Amino acid sequence: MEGTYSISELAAEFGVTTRTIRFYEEKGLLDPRRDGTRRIYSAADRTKLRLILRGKRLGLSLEESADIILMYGSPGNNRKQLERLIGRIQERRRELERQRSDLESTLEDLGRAEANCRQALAVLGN
Amino acid sequence: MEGTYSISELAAEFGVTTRTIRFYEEKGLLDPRRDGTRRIYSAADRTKLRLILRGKRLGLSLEESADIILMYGSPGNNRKQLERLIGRIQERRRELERQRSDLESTLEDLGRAEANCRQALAVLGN
DNA sequence: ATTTGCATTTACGTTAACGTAAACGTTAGT
DNA sequence: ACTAACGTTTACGTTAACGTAAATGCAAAT
Repeated sequence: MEGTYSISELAAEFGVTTRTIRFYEEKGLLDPRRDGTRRIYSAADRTKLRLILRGKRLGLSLEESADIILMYGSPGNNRKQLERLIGRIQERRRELERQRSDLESTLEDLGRAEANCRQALAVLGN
Repeated sequence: MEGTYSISELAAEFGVTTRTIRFYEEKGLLDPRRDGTRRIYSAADRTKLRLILRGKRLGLSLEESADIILMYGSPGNNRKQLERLIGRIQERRRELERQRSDLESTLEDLGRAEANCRQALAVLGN
């Protein structure tokens, strides 16, 4: 069908196993509709999966990813809730910004390490 | 002593437990000298610990961190080895750069989410 | 009819990164 | 001498994120 995917299509596309995708569902991160017993994933489901895997590459736990994905979607309606949500978003951003700073440092360190290597190579006579 | 630390000093400074620090040693990431039975950490040990924890915030495994830390230190002497090391450094950098890109995307998403929230708040009448 | 290919559920196994507890040693203070 | 504050080793427990296997179903192709 148009804009729908089987579990193995998604697994192939994102380089994960079907077990992984079912596991995410078990944890409440996905909730595809069914055709009888088979899972059918929508474009929105696919996007969620992409976000989950992105979070994973960032070292987030599934729970954290679930949390963040929730923030994207539901603005909620209550003022109190909205303010709390903004607070949590800002907190997450601060953590991610720290992570970015860690990342930059590490990249610099690796750059220096590589330079040292090249230097050593040069000493050995190109 | 000057520039040396006890295990609990380091634990307090970095906000981890002594168990954690001993665990890192058990895994070969640290190797403090001893005063009898007690561990004494040098400035270099402390730096290593800082790098390990930085790696952790980036979502690296201890093994990956150990790997990277090794890259920082020993240029090695053999040409073949140097070239392989440069290759591995570049690979790590590529992964980190992908991570950075993931991070930027996530920060943008969170920024939009926050904007949506503020918008919703505004609609509710400041 | 049966093989092939994909799907399903259920359930036990595995690894990393520690937590937690037990039993003990050493040194400084009272 | 006793307690307190630190350290030690050994060992079993825990959680997250899946892997792996078993038993089964359904649907199209041979």
